[in-house]
Amino acid sequence: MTRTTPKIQPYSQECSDCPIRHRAVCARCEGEELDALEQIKYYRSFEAGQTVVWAGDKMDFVASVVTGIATLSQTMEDGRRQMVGLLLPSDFAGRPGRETSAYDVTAATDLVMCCFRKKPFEDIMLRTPHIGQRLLEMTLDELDAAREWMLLLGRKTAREKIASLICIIARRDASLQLNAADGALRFDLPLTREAMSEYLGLTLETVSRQMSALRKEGLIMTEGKRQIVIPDFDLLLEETGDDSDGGFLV
Amino acid sequence: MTRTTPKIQPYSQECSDCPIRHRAVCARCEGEELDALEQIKYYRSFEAGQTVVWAGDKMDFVASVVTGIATLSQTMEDGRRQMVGLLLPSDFAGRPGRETSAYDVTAATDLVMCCFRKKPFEDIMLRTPHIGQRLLEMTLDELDAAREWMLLLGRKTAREKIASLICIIARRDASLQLNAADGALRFDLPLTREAMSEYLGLTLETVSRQMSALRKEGLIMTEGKRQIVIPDFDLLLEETGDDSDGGFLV
DNA sequence: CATGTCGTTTGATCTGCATCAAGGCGCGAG
DNA sequence: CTCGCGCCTTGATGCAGATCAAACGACATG
Repeated sequence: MTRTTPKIQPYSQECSDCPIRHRAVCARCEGEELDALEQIKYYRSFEAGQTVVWAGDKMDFVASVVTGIATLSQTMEDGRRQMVGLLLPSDFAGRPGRETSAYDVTAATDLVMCCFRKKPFEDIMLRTPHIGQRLLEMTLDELDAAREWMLLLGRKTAREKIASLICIIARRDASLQLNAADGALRFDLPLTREAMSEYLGLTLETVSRQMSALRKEGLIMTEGKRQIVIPDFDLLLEETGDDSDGGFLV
Repeated sequence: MTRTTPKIQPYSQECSDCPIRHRAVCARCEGEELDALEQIKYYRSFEAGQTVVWAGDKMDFVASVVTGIATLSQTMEDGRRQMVGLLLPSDFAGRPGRETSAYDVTAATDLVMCCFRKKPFEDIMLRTPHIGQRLLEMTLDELDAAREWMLLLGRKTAREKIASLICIIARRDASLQLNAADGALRFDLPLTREAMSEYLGLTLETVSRQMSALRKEGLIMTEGKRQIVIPDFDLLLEETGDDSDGGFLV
């Protein structure tokens, strides 16, 4: 199956056989239901840095990330910002039953979203209980991720935060990507130092310093702009402060 | 309607007319559905400090807080702890479809929970879509609260954190409680300094110092053990760093 | 009444990260 | 080629909150 840059193609053609679809809100939809979703969906593309919606603005759709990365952030009056959500392909954005967005939604990289008009989506949800069930599952997963994130923000050191972030992205991303032969893990971390600092509750200088430290110690290597290589994943894991086993859900 | 200490009484008798019921997972249940829930429910009481379940332990029920306060916490190997959930009356605990608890669940005060055996609860959920819908709503609310909490953990100063916590409890709690004539807000903050520090990602010494500071400045007053009086709520709100309007959901 | 325990307060000192500041590197445009 | 811009790195310094330490008040127990 050849993949083309998504424009206005059926969701099913786009993702039906790929891992993304199996994690998305429509994971268990088939036949008629999928057709109904087709009717109300449309794609939107954004360039890295563009804002999808501002906190407080009207948001008349819900959406699912097809390619790229989106972030949810909150801003305080004086400009302090905290990222509160990181959406990778298959992740869901928007809240049924709410008019406006509670967060700034921003494209961290070039981004394609598959949007569903909200009102009809809600109607389909009511008719099709398993969409609601799937959404509940996804929301519970997100809540677990948020709680893991709270531990990171409240109790981890800068070094542990950086190591954790790299591991989190590696786990989510690398599963869809290539896995080098020598056991090293190669993937790209498509976040600026500033985005990382907003994720971690640090300043960008601290992020830069800690990245340099991990690099000097050989725990990570960087190639070119944002390619990261982890020679030994378990070694990096030990720097996260997490339990060696279990740990992250999602 | 006289209230008695809950022992083994029907959920409906216990809460049908009180604000708790209207926020709980069974908010929209009636007749048969409520009867079905009656069949599978039982109360459990805990003393302040007791553990309801440990992270990783089997948890074969879901539950809703009737009276008292429960907390969800995560612990790192070296003992650092972060609270990730604070459950007040009507709040829901437990995840359908998961065998074990992901968090330590602890009684912060004397606590009564209304438990539903998990398997039958899941069955009822499948038969009764609006329970799932209600649970989705509640989970989305919790996710919003978690994200507000992340902003607090990542970006607020110790002083702002304390002020925020007091306002959060006051809003949730005071709505069920008395409201003094002179515009002052009186309620009890039934958390130890240690519990507060676990909530806020601080040490208990810092919590104590900041509480003293707010007291000296007259922003709060304390009466006896844990009674708190807020002479001017708006004044305290300004110390939270939040937008003056909107702000907390839930 | 002395003794112990638990939660809390307060003081003295230390330190990890923020803040302020200056360059460096890659890249596209003129 | 040079200039400017976006992003990143590194250095010097300061401070908020952690850590270590002591003692207090309330309350229970022998």
